[in-house]
Amino acid sequence: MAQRITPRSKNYSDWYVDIVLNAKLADYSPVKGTMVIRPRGYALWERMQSALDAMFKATGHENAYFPLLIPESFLKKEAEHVEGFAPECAVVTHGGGEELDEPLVIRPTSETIIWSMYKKWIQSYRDLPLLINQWANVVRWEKRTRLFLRTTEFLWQEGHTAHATEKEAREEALRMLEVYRTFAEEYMALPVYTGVKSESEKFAGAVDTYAIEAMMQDRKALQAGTSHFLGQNFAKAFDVTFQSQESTLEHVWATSWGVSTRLIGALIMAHSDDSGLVLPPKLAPTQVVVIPIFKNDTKDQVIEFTRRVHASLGKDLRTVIDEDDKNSPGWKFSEWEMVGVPVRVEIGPRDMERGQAVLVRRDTGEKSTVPVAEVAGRVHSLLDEIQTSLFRKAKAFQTECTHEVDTYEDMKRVLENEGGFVVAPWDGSPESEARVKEDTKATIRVLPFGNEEKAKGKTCAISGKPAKHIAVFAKSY
RNA sequence: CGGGAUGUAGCCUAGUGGCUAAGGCGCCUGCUUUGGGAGCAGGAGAUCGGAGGUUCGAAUCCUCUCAUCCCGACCA
Repeated sequence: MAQRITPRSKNYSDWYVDIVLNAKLADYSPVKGTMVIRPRGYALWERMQSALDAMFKATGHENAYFPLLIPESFLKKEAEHVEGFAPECAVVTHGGGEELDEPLVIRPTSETIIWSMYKKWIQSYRDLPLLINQWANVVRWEKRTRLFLRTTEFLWQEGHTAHATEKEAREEALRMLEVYRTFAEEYMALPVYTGVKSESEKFAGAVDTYAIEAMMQDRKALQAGTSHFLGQNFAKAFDVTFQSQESTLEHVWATSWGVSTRLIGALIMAHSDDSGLVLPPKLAPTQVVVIPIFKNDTKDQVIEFTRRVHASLGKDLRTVIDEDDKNSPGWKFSEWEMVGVPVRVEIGPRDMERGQAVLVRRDTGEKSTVPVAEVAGRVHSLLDEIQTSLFRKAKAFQTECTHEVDTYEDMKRVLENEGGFVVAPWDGSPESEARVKEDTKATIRVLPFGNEEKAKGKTCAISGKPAKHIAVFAKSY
């Protein structure tokens, strides 16, 4: 048998690419840095979309759609924003066979075009808050790409909200960060650290960037979602004002927040193994596969029996039955493991005689034999167990990968040898932050909420000066 | 954009100047099979990434070019 997936222990990058290609989640497309999301990958995205979209709606947001093309001049209106994004913008210079008067930028993000519209839509405090989300594609010209994790074009959602007060906008940014944390933990079974980004890591144009950071199996961190408090930066750049209840003219306060198809990469790298994908049941496009095992003389009876068991699972689960008679059962087992279906139900002639079925967990490989009458109930509880168990396992790994250190020697040693998150006192200076990056390639992933209190009386692990923060460092994607 | 590597059938690989480019996987047809990636027989599928050059003769040597992957600098 040919090994189709490079073991993680041999080469983690190859393993990741093998999983994506062999599980048919995506494929390389002709333009460098772009990829095709194949049906199995897109189905995962659809699962994520529907869960997130419901959460956005539940917090009062509405969906809309803004255009792909943005006048170049819009981007230049916010100084930091243009500085941050100009190098990675794709620009359209020709259209209709003629050179355009003004080049058009393909959106790397939509703040500018959205705020140009918000100027038209907002006059009074009665128009606020304005809570809009869009599901869209964006383009950022990346030099180094990786399937799902970093591609030139990707899919995401971007929420853009406008508020009357700073307090309300900050609350919104934190509320959406919490939505992302909940989604990551409850749906993706992925524990995350939350907090605020350092000055050098924050979004171009934001006052504060909040993020969720997850740990991958190779002990590198991955930013899985961001939420920005934009202050009045864009309101001022686009002159968006409203008349308050007290009749004063004020600039609007803003947030934006997003997660992308990168989450699919996070999901793969968090849970999968050398046999293929491992998916949390809540997001798995197919939750249960039923495989009849038959010989020629028993084929009809076994299939008939298997169909009844399959039907007994009910309509609330996403299930398939694999009746193909060309491939052997062993082949099917491997194939469905590759795809990451959480529970497999095997039914052969012996099971039929005894009125039972064999259930197999994808995450642990554990097999159990269950009377057919109990299959539906047992499958439901197994799916719950798998969801919980994946999270627990990932949580234990996150804990194991988190090291608190006080000295620079320890910091370098841990980052070099063990990887993972390093939690250390930091003086808050860009110099110390830069030194760590220079020496270890690690960056500050997040400054946890409330870290300033804990930093009191401590000294910076890098400079030895009084610490202002307790920072979480890691090498990252 | 620097450093490294690789381009031969859908995929993986052999072939380092000489006959009609070889094998495995996959694919198609038929039969036989089916409890962890089955077996037999037959079959289709390649102008060897592209262009130019050297040579009686090039997948193989030279020049240029394109693409992809890996490692760095930049980023969700």
